[in-house]
Amino acid sequence: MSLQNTLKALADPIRREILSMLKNGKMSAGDISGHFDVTFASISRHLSVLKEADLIRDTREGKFIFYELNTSVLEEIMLWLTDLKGDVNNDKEE
Amino acid sequence: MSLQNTLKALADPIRREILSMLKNGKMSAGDISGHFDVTFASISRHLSVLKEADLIRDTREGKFIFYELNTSVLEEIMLWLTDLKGDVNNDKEE
DNA sequence: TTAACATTTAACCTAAATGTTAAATGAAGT
DNA sequence: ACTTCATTTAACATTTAGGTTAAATGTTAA
Repeated sequence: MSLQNTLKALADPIRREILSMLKNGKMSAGDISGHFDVTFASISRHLSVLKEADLIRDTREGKFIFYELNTSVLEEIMLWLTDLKGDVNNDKEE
Repeated sequence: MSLQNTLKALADPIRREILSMLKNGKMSAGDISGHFDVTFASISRHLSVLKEADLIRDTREGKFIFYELNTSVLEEIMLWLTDLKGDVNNDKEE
């Protein structure tokens, strides 16, 4: 939702790793969890943080819940960063 | 230094606000602090987090310590985000 | 060197984040 | 309906982050 949520979600290495894994396509919660050294439940919470930040979407397929990247919210961060960097090629400055 | 440090530093609204303020030029710690409703000491710690993340630089001038933006580390985040978004204009994919 | 000012550091407290285990949900197959 | 499998949620412990006040540091000027 907000930049705040998005940045907070990205400020955790496990969550970033999850996002990177999802670049290659959707994965089930179980598959995702298998890549980490923490419990299933812990990953599940990370997934819900990412979901609240709208960085991933989930779809149930039978017994499995698949997660996939949603990169649209990243635009907001990009814009904020660009603004911060002072990129002024949208209008003349001075 | 690391993406981790940078993102963690950006994941706090006060710290982001400080960075935005510094877009207009350098400011002393006191001036920065004056814009917020928390104590001086609290802002000082935020400044040190930003400094460790290399997002700001400080220079002492007499009694004052001035802070200024250092946006170069933002590149790293931009790259990471771009990669995550799957921007593939560097090579043809499929 | 003492005083005054700007800022940081230390010690401490509270709240939030992360991890664990165990119980709960939800779908599928028998 | 019962069992099994995939996943989430709850309850709790531990760690980390952010805030406060008070003491420490560093600079300037008397």
